Amino acid sequence: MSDPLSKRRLKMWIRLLGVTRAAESQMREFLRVRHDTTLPRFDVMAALYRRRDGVTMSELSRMLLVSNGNATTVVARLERDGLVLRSPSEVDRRTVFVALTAEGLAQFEVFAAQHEIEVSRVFGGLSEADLDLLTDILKRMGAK
Amino acid sequence: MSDPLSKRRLKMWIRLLGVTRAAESQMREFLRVRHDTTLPRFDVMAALYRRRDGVTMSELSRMLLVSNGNATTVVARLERDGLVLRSPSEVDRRTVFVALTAEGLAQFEVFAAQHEIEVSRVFGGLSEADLDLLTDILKRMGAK
DNA sequence: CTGGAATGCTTTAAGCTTGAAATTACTTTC
DNA sequence: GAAAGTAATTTCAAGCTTAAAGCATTCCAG
Repeated sequence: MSDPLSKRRLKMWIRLLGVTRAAESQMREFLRVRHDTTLPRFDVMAALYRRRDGVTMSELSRMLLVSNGNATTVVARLERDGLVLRSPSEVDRRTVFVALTAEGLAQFEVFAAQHEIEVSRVFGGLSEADLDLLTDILKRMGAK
Repeated sequence: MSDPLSKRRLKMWIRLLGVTRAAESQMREFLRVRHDTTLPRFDVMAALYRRRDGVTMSELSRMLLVSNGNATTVVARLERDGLVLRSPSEVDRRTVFVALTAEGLAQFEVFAAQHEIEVSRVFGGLSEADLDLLTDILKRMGAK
C-alpha cells in the first residue's frame, strides 16, 4: 500500500491543482479589472458564443461541468443585465433555450480577443513542444 | 494578431481547466460521500497536517491560494467542529496561529490514506513516463 | 388511455469565494 | 512619544456552487 507510483500521482495532482488555481486567479483578476465581469459569466457567454443558435439549460450545464441549479443563477443574472435571453421551447415546454443577445454577442467578441492575449501571456513560458506533450496527456486524462 | 501559437495556448488552457475541474468534482464527491466533508476543509486540514506546529492565517491563505477572508470562514467552521484550534500569538497580538486538534489530526490521517488511493484511481491512466513529463511541465508553469 | 417513471428546469439551504472595508496592533519617522 | 504608515485578521455584501427537493411536463407500459 502507498506505493511510490501512487505517491507520485498524488504529488502531480497537488501540483496540477496549484498551477490551475493560480492561472484561474489571474484570469479572474483580468476579467474583473479589465472587463468588470467574472469567470462564470465569461464561461457561460463563451459556451453561448460557440453555440450561436442557443442551447438548452441542460446542455449548458453539461458543457460547463456545473450543476443545473448553478447554470440557472448565472444565466438569470446575465439575463437581468441584458446579455442573454431565455426562451421556452415550443416543442417541449419543459426545456428552455438560452442565447446571447446582440449586446451580449458584441460584448463577448471584445472579451474573447483580449482573453486570448491574456491566456497567451499567462502561459507564455510554454514552447510548442510543451504544448504538444501537454495537450496529448490532457486528452488522455480527459478520455474517461 | 491571434497567431496560431496563441490559439493553441488557449485550447490547451480550456482543456487543462476541463480536466482539472472534472477531477476536482470527483474528489469533492469522494470527500462528501465517504468522509462527509468538503474539498476546502480537506485542503485546510492538509495544510495544517504538513505544518504540524501551526501556521498563521496569512500563511494558510497563501499556501492554499485563497483570500484571507475565505480562510477565516473555513477555519471558523472547522474550529466549531473541534477539528482545529486558533490561538493568538503572544509575540504579536495581531497574528493568530491555527493548528489541528488531536481529533482533527486523527481524522485527517484516515482521510489522507484513502485520498491517496482515490487520486491514484482517478489518474490511473497515467504512466510513469506521463508523470515525468507532466510534472516537469507543471513545475515550469508554476515557476513564475 | 392512464398512472408511474423520467426529464428539464428552478428553488432552497448551506457552504464557499472574493474584494473591499473595518478593526486592531505593530512600526517607523520625525 | 505622537502621527502616519503598514500589517494581520475579521467582517461584509455580492456572487458562485452544490446537492436535494419541488414543479411541471413528457414518455411509456400495460
